Amino acid sequence: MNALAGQLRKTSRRVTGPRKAVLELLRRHRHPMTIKEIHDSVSHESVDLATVYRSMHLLQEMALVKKFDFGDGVARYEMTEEGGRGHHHHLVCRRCFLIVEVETCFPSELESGIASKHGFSEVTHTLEFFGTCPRCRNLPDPRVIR
Amino acid sequence: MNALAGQLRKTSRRVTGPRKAVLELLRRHRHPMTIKEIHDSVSHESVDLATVYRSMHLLQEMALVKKFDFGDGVARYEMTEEGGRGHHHHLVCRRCFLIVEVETCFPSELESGIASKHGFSEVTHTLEFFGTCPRCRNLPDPRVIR
DNA sequence: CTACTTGCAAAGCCTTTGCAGCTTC
DNA sequence: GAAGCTGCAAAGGCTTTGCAAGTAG
Repeated sequence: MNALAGQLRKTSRRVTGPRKAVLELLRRHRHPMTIKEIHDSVSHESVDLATVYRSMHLLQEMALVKKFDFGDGVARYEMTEEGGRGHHHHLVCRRCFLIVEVETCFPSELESGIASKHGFSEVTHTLEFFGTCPRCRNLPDPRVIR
Repeated sequence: MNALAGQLRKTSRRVTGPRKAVLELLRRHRHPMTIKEIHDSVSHESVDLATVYRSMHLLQEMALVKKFDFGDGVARYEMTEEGGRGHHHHLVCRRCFLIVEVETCFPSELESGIASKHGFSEVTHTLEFFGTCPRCRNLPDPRVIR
């Protein structure tokens, strides 16, 4: 939380209830969360939905939080390395969106090679795995149901 | 295009003008395209926007096309291996969304290891690189402008 | 002929924005 | 105090859907 305060002050922004609440929540809940989930979870502090959106943008800009898109049209956010989480990736079930954390990572030397080859700087990567989880595999084919 | 016709018939769906047009376009344009770009490009055939959306869903379901999200809230589509493109990834400029193709890929043995470890099947991955392209690096800092 | 598709227009959904009032520093 | 926030409500932008007319097989 000190990191939050420090970084906020550096850019002359305020440490407020909503911002602390969101970051605190993400620190506890160690999986990517949707805005809706975040909003519901901090609702006991009655934070407005718009404020959650604004907070996420800010935290993302401060690199304390990272945004994901798992293909269902809903953004998900998770704490970053700077925010305290180790670098990792996800294995996502295409059907039920169960999310499993994966430690295996893309070789960094390959990444820097790619960056320099194309003259890009500040290169990072997004690596997500998609598949069918054990539970959904045993479910009837959705095509049949329809 | 034969692949399209064949696969469509298998599921008792029709080979129509819009579907052929979209797939043909994606075959020519070898980069991820937004729905808007696709729609504009096939507009000389006066295809409705809704039809483009429906076609993309269908083509995606048939695995001829793959959907991407580069973080700007707009879906992009590109032909898949089945559709004729080799497996590859992208290096995307965070500022101007310039997209460069990258051949380097995540080691497949690592992928299968991840899949079996968690009991997932049909596992694929999404690997995208984000950075600042040479041209944008020389632009003034957007934070300052604002 | 029948089942599937398309256009058109209307809705849905997630996300952003304007503004007045309220807080943090 | 002044510069930043927040809540509320309205607007935006992308995507989906209902339905009648059109079309592929």
